[in-house]
Amino acid sequence: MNQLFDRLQNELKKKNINLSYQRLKVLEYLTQNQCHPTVEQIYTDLEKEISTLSKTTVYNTLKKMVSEGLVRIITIEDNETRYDINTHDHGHFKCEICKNIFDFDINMDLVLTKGLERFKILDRNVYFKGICPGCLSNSK
Amino acid sequence: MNQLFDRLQNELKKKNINLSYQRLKVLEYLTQNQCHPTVEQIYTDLEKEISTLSKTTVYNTLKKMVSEGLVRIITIEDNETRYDINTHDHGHFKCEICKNIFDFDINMDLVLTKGLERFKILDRNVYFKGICPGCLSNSK
DNA sequence: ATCTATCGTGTAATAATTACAAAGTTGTAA
DNA sequence: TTACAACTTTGTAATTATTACACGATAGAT
Ligand SMILES: [Mn+2]
Ligand SMILES: [Mn+2]
Ligand SMILES: [Zn+2]
Ligand SMILES: [Zn+2]
Repeated sequence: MNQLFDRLQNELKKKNINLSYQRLKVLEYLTQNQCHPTVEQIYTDLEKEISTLSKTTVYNTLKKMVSEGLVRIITIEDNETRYDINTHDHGHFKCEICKNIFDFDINMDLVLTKGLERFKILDRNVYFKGICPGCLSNSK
Repeated sequence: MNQLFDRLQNELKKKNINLSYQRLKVLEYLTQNQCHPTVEQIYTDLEKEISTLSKTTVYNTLKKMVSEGLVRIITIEDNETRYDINTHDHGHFKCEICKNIFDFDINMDLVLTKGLERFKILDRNVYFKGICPGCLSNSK
């Protein structure tokens, strides 16, 4: 509600979108919870603070921010849509035990692909699944 | 209903799963339609031939085949689960104009990742979005 | 033929997402 | 300040995808 606000305000003003209280709160939540939350998580947590918040508003806000490129959708499981405020190219790793999702660096330019020479690539996604170090050591 | 049947029959026998008519038909469909169909597509098409087919059976069959590793789930959009009988490592490209999904070769071992040294990777997924050559030339 | 485990089907229940309309806000021009 | 248009939020209803469940059908083993 200061630096973040100003930064978002700025970025949105350029796109002629105004930063309402609800929108700010959703974006603030995503900034503070970079665990790739679902709509449900965002809504449930924010609703404690903003008792009048509607889940539809969360959907609306996220849809708008995704279409404006401020937020990215992460679909790893087919039954849960997650959101990431970090829109830089990076990979995701989902631990099948603890279900946590980890970020990792990846150089997409080095991803060698055959057969895509004539395609125009606009968006790249990489995700892995497996077991995280924590769960690996627990299982020993 | 011969070579395919025998091959699937074999593969499933090892896992103690029997190849019912419905299961055969779903697998046959996936083999002949490697366009990564949704449950809806599979059901709608097969239902013409097998009028008693239940959508639940399609779900059941796919779930079983996925858990046995004969079929792979492709989640590119958050609102549509697609299925692929090609379980070899390969990437997917979804054209945002015609919505078609294309396969492409990718050498996952060459995907350089930083920060995953201590993770056990069990499954790798790569998908891109953009515009396919056909739609690119149409738009000129 | 009988038994048992597995399979397929239909219906009902859940859950996620979207559509829509009403009410509230904001910015701005007169 | 007022007036107005554009944009937002909210709540409810509708849609859609998926799962749960129970019961009848089937296939293989004895
Ligand atoms: Mn991330
Ligand atoms: Mn494929
Ligand atoms: Zn873990
Ligand atoms: Zn296309």
